[in-house]
Amino acid sequence: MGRGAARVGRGGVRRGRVRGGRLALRLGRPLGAGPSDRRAARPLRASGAPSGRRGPVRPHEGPSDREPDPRLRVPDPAPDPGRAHPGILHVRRLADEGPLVQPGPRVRHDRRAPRNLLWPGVLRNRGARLLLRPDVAARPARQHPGEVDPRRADLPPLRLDRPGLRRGAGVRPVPVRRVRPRRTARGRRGRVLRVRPPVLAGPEPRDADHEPLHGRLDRHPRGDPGPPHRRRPARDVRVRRRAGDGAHRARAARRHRTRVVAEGALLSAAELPPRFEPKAIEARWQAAWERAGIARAPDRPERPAFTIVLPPPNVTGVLTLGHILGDTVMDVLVRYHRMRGTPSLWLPGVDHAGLSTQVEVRRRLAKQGVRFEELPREEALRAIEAWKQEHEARILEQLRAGGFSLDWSRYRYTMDPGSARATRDVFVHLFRAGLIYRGERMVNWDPLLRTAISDLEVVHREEETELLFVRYPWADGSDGGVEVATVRPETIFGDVAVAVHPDDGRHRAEVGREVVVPMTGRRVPVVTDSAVDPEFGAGALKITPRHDPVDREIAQRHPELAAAVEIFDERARLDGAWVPEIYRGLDRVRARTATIAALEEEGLLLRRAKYRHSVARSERSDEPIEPRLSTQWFVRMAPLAAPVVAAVRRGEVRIHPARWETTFYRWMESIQDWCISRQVIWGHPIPVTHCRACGHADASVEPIVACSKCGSTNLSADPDVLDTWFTSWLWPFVTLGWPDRTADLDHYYPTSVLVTGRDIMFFWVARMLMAGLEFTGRPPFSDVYLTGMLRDEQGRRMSKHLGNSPDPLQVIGERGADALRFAVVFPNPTDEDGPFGTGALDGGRNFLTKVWNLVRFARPFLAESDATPAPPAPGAGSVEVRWVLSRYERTRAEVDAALRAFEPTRAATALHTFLWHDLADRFVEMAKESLAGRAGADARRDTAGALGFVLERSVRLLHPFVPHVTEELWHALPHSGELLAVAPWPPEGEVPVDPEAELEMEPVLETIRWLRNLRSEEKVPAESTPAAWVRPQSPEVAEILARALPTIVRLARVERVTFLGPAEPAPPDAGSRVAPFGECYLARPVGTAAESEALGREREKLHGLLEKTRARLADPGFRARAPPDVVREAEEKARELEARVRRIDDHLKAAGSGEKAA
RNA sequence: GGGCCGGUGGUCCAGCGGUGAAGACGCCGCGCUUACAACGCGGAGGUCGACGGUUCGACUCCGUCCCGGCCCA
Repeated sequence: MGRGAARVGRGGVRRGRVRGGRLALRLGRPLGAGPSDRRAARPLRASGAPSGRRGPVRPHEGPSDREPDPRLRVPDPAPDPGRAHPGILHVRRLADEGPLVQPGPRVRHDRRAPRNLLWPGVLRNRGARLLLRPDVAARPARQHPGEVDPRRADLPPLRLDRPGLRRGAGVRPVPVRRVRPRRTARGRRGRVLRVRPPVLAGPEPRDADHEPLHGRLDRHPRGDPGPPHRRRPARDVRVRRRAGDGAHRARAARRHRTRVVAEGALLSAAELPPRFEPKAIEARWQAAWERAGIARAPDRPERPAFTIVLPPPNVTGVLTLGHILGDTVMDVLVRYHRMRGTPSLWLPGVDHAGLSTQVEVRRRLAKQGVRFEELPREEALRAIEAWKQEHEARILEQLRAGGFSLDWSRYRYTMDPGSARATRDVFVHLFRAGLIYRGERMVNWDPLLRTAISDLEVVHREEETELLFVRYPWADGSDGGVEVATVRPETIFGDVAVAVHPDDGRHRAEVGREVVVPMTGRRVPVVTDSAVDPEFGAGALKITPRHDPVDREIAQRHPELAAAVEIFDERARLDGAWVPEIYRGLDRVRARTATIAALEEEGLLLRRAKYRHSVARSERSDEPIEPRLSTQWFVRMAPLAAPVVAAVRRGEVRIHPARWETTFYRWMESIQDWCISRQVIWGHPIPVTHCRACGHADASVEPIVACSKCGSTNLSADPDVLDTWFTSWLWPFVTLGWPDRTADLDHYYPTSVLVTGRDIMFFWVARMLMAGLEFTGRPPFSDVYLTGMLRDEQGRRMSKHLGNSPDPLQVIGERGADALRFAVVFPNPTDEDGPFGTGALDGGRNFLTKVWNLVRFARPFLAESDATPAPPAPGAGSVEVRWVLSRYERTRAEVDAALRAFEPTRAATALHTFLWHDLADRFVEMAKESLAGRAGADARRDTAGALGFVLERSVRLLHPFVPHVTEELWHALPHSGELLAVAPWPPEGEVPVDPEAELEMEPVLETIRWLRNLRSEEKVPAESTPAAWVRPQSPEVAEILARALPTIVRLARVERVTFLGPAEPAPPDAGSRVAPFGECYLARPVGTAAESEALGREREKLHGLLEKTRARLADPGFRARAPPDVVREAEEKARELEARVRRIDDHLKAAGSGEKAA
């Protein structure tokens, strides 16, 4: 079907992409490894639509927790004599019908429920702690130090003969659908069963899950006590199977939770649910903060302020988890500074996102069969406005749900009147300063949206296309021709020449001759240009100046060439004088097919090859960019960029992480002028008036009525609108009132830090710096914090395209805002790309549950008080008290340092480690004895005091990260103040760092660890408490261990610990380990064979180390050159290792002989 | 083509001249205990990408290479 003028020829040429005179493209390199052709090739089809798959977080499956179990019934209120309270409904599970577990492989009992159950039908609470009426002042009476242990004194004895409960008969399998898909996917554990705890069948449950811990809501601003309490929902209990475990089963049944309270009653704090329910807490505290106006920054702050402007999300879309990451970082910083007493402003707003919004609306209309381009302007704008309203509402909902403390009273929009005025002023200013110009340039043209876009809105992607080798026949009719390689045969119509490299010997004879452009009959010369890559193909390039920037440059160097004619219209359909009639109107895809066919028919298509190269596409429409010569408005960047680079170099603006500075400089120094005009309707108009009489263009803040040059009144407004970023780059000061000199501008500008993703560093950060310096004379912020990108669990970037970015609202609904917030800052650094998924979310939630339970544990021991817990006296209390205070102080310092250095992850990690491992795992475990009063009243007071102090402070430190839970917990702890959100930040040095205590804790913790290790190695049954012996390595260690003996005995679960002198013989029938501080022995369970595997392993390891250390010491260079203390350390280490190895050998010998004897 | 970043137990990551290489998830064993099974206790698992160099000493500094990612053209 090809019909173009056919000529014959030979020779293959191909255009290479050429940059800066360098020859870039080479044939013969592996596909995909090559540099790219700048010409956009039309792909077969636009890339795939979003898959619509939801992210990894799935909605809760399985039966609802709330359905009353029909097998349960509520007996008459028959209070347990002496302890129950009027108002408490007692629920009794019908034992035979209760949740059961069927024996089978690997049943494992869930102890969670049993643990908390005291009795079917009896609440765990003592009556004194229950609040019976909501109107009663909420704080329950508290135990005072010295009184009977609240936990022990009045619990009922277990009575197994209780009606409704038979020993061993409580648990039966209730197979249910999988509740937690991820976890239960581990098939090897066998079937997961769900045991349903009893459910209140009485008063209908309402929707909130439990009452605030604290009983003080009446003192809140407005005193809204929140929803009255209702029962805990039944929990899912996973039961893993394990054969022959009837005792456990019975216990499980016995202890089943029956936490039921009559309607209207409040749960006391002691009755905190073992897991917190984020939903109720979060909504309540968000409301409280809003009422209290915590985020409202003062109009006239008296001190220098801390300011962040929220990078305005596009009203186009919704927030993604990526936004949540940045927002969390910002909220952490703002809350931190607010608590430190700095007037703090976090200013919210949204961006009209001109182009992308229009794309979305266009897409939506297309689905309804409406062509956006055909709509009257007014209607199109209305459609966009409607879209904006919808999405704005959604975004605001998301921001609120996250608990972000934004000052909504200062909410702004890039299309509000203030922004419009500022945009206009800025344009006029730059126009007058000669920094804005209009000119015909090669721009990135989006044929779908029919607008120019800036370089930054173009994305390059490697794509597979076809490279065609086309013969351009000689014009004189002789055989052969020039072989040209191209990926864009459809642009042949626009060719004005064929170019070869001047030094390319193969083509020397061809230069100056004429060839015929296939399909057109036009004759064009063969010219030379050094921009041609001689190594690509046969080294000849077709020159299409209107459709390739490189070609245009070459053409400009050859004035003798014919002026090129446009061959595409604005939708990139073939058109124009050089295009033969039959091709006109074809879009690029069809044009390519047609031209290939034509070339083939004419015998000019020599070869086709698969070819991978980078294709430029419009970021918004995904349409391949058509380089196109057109008249646009530009901003000169170099004069604006120079001061920015200087400011960064001077350190006036710091970039975190600092390594991005290099990238920043590189980009700023090779910056291109910015094309700011867009041929769309959604945006700020370009404030330029054109004179129809003389063509003069002028910009003015005031309306222009007559041409300033010729006086004509025949004027027209510029039809284009401005790039969205032309408004966004003013954001940090426009939001504060600029161009007016407002109080906000005075107090809150320049802002403190800008937190945003790296992806818009050039788009936005760099341009804001330029605008700030140009229009306000100051950098708009002193620090830039660039966050990383969240990836999904497969390491893919989260994108709408992949459908792997869950909706934050959904995640918040499932796991809670706090869990989400913690998950984005921990454990992976916020300034690196990191994986994010259910794993991280679980981690966040688990941590919060841990903290929750810490408070839950501590509450009964804490004094009733309206005062902030005072720092314990320095040096008072047991080792563990001094130790935990010391660890607290170190943690506090670390958190401070990290937050000041913009390292939220480091701060979160410090808190995580301290709260979980130091406080919960170690201190609380050690403290239980003193708290129970068994170490005397003083110890109890000191320990409880330290616990209260540390917990209250820690909750404060944690607040910026997870504001809702901490607010809730804070009110459950002794504290002073109305809201944690405005409580002061814990000051430095309230308690000392105590290295001595830290040192002393070491052997204690180690001894416990080694004894536990022995337990495990020697397979000591869990319930038995064998005798233990310790041979301390020195009298000092002995003294330390002696002081901590009860703790060691308890935590290592041994019967007693006997100290052995250096020469005393080892106890018989005991497993042994040789620890750094001494030797540990543990009586073996009867019948266990002597087992020294672990000991042998230990010996190997230590021996290896010893050899290494000896070798080092043997090196004369080491002794001569290493610092003396390093040498001394090595010597000590060698001695210690030697001793230990020797002891192990003794033990092994003893064990060996013992075995022989046995 | 230019530039940047990274390569550490199964996974994700910390450490950035003297370590017995930290932690989290996962895995294995055991589940006693006055909060927490979304948990506790114990355990296994690493030639710190490869090769050279500098150094008394290298996961750490330098060079080359390999692999992955990103940005720019």
